[in-house]
Amino acid sequence: MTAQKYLAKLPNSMTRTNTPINFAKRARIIKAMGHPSRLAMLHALAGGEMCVCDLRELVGADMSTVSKHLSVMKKSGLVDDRKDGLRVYYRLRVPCILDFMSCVEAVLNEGKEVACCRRS
Amino acid sequence: MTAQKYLAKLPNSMTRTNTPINFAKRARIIKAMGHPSRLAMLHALAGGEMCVCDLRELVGADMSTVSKHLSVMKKSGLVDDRKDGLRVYYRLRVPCILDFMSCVEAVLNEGKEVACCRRS
DNA sequence: CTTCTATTTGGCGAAATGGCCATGAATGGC
DNA sequence: GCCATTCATGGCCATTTCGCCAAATAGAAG
Repeated sequence: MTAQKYLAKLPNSMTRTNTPINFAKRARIIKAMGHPSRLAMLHALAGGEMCVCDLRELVGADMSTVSKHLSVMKKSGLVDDRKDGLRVYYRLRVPCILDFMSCVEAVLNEGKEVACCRRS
Repeated sequence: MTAQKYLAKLPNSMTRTNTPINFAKRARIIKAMGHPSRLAMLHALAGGEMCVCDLRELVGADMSTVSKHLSVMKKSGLVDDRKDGLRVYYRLRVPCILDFMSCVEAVLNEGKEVACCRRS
């Protein structure tokens, strides 16, 4: 199938005014997940909100480094924060992003999926 | 909850010999998805394998650029290729990665999920 | 008000990434 | 054999990312 034929087959919801999905916005979100420290923090946040200091010792990096990572994830919409006294607590904004991990593991395990995918 | 307490609560399957999940390998895969052109190609490949030339006109970039993008995705395990005559056909290796997109859209739509997530 | 403590921000250098061009390799047609 | 086509690779340059340090901000505690 050629690219044109493929695009022609897409439903209208996929092609808003001939701009076939906003891949740039999606990529920005996914890119914000694509870093070992950020991934570890997202994973930890699945258990509930954590302050920057806890996340800092989780990844073992400089506080400023962690703060910048969190800033990237906040700007992309992955996490949200809340200030309480001196501390800032971060939490997952859309927890379903972690459901993706079993599929990522499947990529690592050469296609053997675990329990996440609708396609056989 | 402190980071130590969090890690202590993780099941053994999550912490292979005190190395709590290989976030680096996971990040590599996710990073390979975090680019508009690569995302568009993955989306297109959901409809079946495509040759580089088709993917090239899909993203409208130089052939060498597309080839390098595909190389990144192949090295990370996202896609696989097959040579047939002059052409090289790429295909998704683990299609479930695309199930993730409805959740990514949820991040864009400020938390309003579509139909992908197990958590309410 | 001063002094902690937690976090963010700016800046810097090193490294990685992205995109184009030119080149090289492999295949098919003549 | 020669030439065209498809794709991959290496080089180059601009941009981005990453991690640390230092400085700035903000709240708590004295």
